[in-house]
Amino acid sequence: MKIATWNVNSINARLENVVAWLREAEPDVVGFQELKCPDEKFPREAFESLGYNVEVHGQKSYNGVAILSKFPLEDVRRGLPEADGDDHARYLEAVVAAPSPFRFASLYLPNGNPIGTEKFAYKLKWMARLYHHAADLLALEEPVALCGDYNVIPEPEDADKPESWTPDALFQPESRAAWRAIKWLGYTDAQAEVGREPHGYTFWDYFRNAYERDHGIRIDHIMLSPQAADRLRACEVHRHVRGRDKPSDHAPVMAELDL
DNA sequence: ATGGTAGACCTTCTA
Repeated sequence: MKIATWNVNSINARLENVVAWLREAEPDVVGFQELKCPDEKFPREAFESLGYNVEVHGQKSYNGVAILSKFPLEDVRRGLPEADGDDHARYLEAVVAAPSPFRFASLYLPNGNPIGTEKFAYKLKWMARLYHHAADLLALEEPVALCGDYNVIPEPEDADKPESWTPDALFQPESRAAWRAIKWLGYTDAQAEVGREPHGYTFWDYFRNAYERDHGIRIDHIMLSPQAADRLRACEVHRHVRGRDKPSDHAPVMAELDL
């Protein structure tokens, strides 16, 4: 079972790139983030013709998450619990009805910049909501994969130039602690678990030739419940996709599970 | 100290 996550930075601007990657990587299940379109403008047919079942949680202009799956998607959840007026489309979850079923989420965590503003407070509040929901899912004792753009640089080695991220919301002690708290619940960081290669980054800014200079950060994560982590076989970043024409600023991350 | 690029979309916001 090949599962993947990719922040595509506009699904319609990226369609050609995305279809090409799907054809070569052939993930069974993939979560997309930053669709930047409402449900009705999501190019569903392009993916259905490749044999995918599709669930979308879109939004005009910003955010938006989707799940593509070769197996039926059931028990779909749109948005985290405790929304309390939060209308950003950042979380989509479903049960993948494969021979060995598992739960899969595509999540797009708030960026949170600049720090010291309501945006950073929103990031931390959203992370607290994710923490509670992640804990509830663990209690089911099922295979779960929480995949997406966490907008958190967990450790200094997850950045090419960590010092340049010191004032950034992605590298604040509070952001990193909240990410670790989710991990300490019992989730496994798939890429770290398989022994990530140095410079295993997933994002390179469009500015200043960041990709060519490998000024990247690792912020897209596949987090696995114990029942899923037990079956982890491989995890890698498809960094070459970032070097193509009209690329997203993120590269896909894909894990292989014995499921 | 702040601009660089990309995408959506209407002029500026988000990242």
